[in-house]
Amino acid sequence: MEKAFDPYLRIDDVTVDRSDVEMLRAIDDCGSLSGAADALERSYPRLQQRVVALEQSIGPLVERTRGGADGGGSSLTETARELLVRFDRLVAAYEGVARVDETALSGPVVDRDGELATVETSVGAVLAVAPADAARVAVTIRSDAVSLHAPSEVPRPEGTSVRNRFSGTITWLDTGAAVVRVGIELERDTNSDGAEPPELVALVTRQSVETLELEPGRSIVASVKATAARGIARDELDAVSTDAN
Amino acid sequence: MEKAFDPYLRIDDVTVDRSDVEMLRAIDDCGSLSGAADALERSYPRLQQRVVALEQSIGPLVERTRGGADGGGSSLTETARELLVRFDRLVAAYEGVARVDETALSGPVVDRDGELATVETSVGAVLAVAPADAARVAVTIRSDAVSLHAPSEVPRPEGTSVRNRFSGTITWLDTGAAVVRVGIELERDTNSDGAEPPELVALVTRQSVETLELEPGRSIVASVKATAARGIARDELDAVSTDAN
DNA sequence: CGCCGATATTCCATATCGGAAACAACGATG
DNA sequence: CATCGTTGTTTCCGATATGGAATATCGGCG
Repeated sequence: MEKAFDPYLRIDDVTVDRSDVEMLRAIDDCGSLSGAADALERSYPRLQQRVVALEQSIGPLVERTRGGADGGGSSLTETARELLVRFDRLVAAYEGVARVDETALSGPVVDRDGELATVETSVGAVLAVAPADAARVAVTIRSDAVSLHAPSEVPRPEGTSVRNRFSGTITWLDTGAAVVRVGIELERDTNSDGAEPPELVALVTRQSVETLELEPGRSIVASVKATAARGIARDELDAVSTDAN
Repeated sequence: MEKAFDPYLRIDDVTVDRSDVEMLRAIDDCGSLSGAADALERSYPRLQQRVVALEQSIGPLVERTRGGADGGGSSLTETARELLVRFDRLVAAYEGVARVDETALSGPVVDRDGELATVETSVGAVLAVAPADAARVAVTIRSDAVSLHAPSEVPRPEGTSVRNRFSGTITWLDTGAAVVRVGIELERDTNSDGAEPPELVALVTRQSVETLELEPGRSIVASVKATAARGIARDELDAVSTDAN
C-alpha cells in the first residue's frame, strides 16, 4: 500500500495541478507553446487553450510573440514563475508527509481545551491536536517530528514548548545515506495493560546518531510537539500500529 | 491562493481516493449498496462496479447478502474498515501541512552529505533535507516543527538530535482557541547583508505561551530538526518569504 | 511581397462517465 | 409452493469531456 497525493493550487475558479506546472515548465524550457506541446507529446490546441483558461483566472502567465525570423516564441511572466515556486514548496511539504513513517497511538480523550486534547494512551498521556467532537482518537506522529535526547540532557518542561515526552529503549536502526530511522520501544504507562509493546519511529541525521551514541539497547527520551501530533476520530475501533512508509 | 490536495492510496493497480472512501462509509451507514447509491445520489451500477473493481485489487471489502425478509444487505469487512482508518490518517497528515504556516529561507548549499545539505542563509547555516543536485535551495520550515526554548534553557547540542537553532525576538502573537502562532524576527548572521528581516513562525500551545512567558519583545531560541526542514531546488530565483496559510 | 515558424481556431473521433432498464437471487409469507 | 419485495448483478445507451488532425492567422525578415 502506497501513500500518494495530487497537489493543486486553487486560484479563483481554476485549479493548477501537476500537469499545468509541467506545462509551464516546458514552455519555459522550449521557449514556445508549440515546442512545449511537442516535448510533452500533447496536442497544441489543448495546451494553448489551457494556458488561456489559466490566464483568465490568474492573469498573464505567458508573454507571446508572433512573427520574426524565428517565427516568434513565448516566455513566462513573473507571475508564472512565482506560481512554479509556490507549487514546488507545496509539493515538497506534502512529499515529506508521504515519505516519512508514522506512528499511531490511540486512546480516549481525558481532557480537552478547544482543539487540543489530552489522550490517554498505553504510554501515558499525549497532548495532540484533535477534532473537537472525538471522544476517542488515534494520534499520528510523523517520524520527522520526533526529537531524541540523552536521558541526562532532557530539557526542563518549564523551558521549552515541547509538551510530549516519552522514555524508551532503542530496538533498531535503519541507516540511510544521510538520515537514520530509529525504532524505539516505549515504556508502557504503569497502569496500562496494553498487549503490544508500543513502538515509535524517529528520523534523525546520521550525525545525531554519532553524537548521541544511538544504538540498540540504549535508553533514550523522545519528545514531540503537541502541535505536530495530530489526532483523528476513532470512536469505534482500537489498535496501535506503526505504518512503514 | 489556496493550497489543496487530493489524497489517495495506491494498492496494486487501483487508487482509492476520497470518493471511494465516501462510498465505503455510505455503505457502512446504510447497510446496503443500493442505499448508499441513493444517499450519495450516484447511480447504482457505477457504484457496484467500483466496489468490484476495488475488490479485485484489494480483496473482499463488502460482505453481500441477497434475499430475505429485508431483501438482503451489505456490510464492510475488516479490510475495508482498516482502509478507512488508513485513509483518515493520511488525510490528517496532509491536512496538517495545508493548514500550517511555512517559512522559507533560501541560500546556496555550502556543504552536503547525501540528501542532507548545509544551506547558507541570512540567519546562518541551516541543515536540511534537499534534492541531491541543487546548488541553491529554498528551505521550507513548517510552523508546527518549530520548538521554542527560553534562552537560559537551551538544550546542549551534544544531548539532542535537534540540529538547527535560531536566536530571535518575538514580534507578534496570534492567539487561537488552543494554539498560538508566534512571529519571531530572527537575528541576522553577522556577515549577512540581507535586506528583509527574516521572520520565522512557530505554532505552540497556549500553555507553552504561559510557561515560557512569550510576549512581543522577548528574546527566544527556536529550534528545528534537520529532517523536518525540507529544501527545494531554487537555482534561478531568490527570496525570503513567509506564506500565511 | 513571399517565406517561415510560431500562435490562434475549428471541427471531429474517441474514451470515459453516468443512468435507465431489465434480470437474478433469496427468504418471508400466505 | 407460488408470490412478493428488497437487494445485488448485468446490459446497453446517451451525454460529457478529452485529445488530436487540419486549417487559418500573424508578423518580422530577406
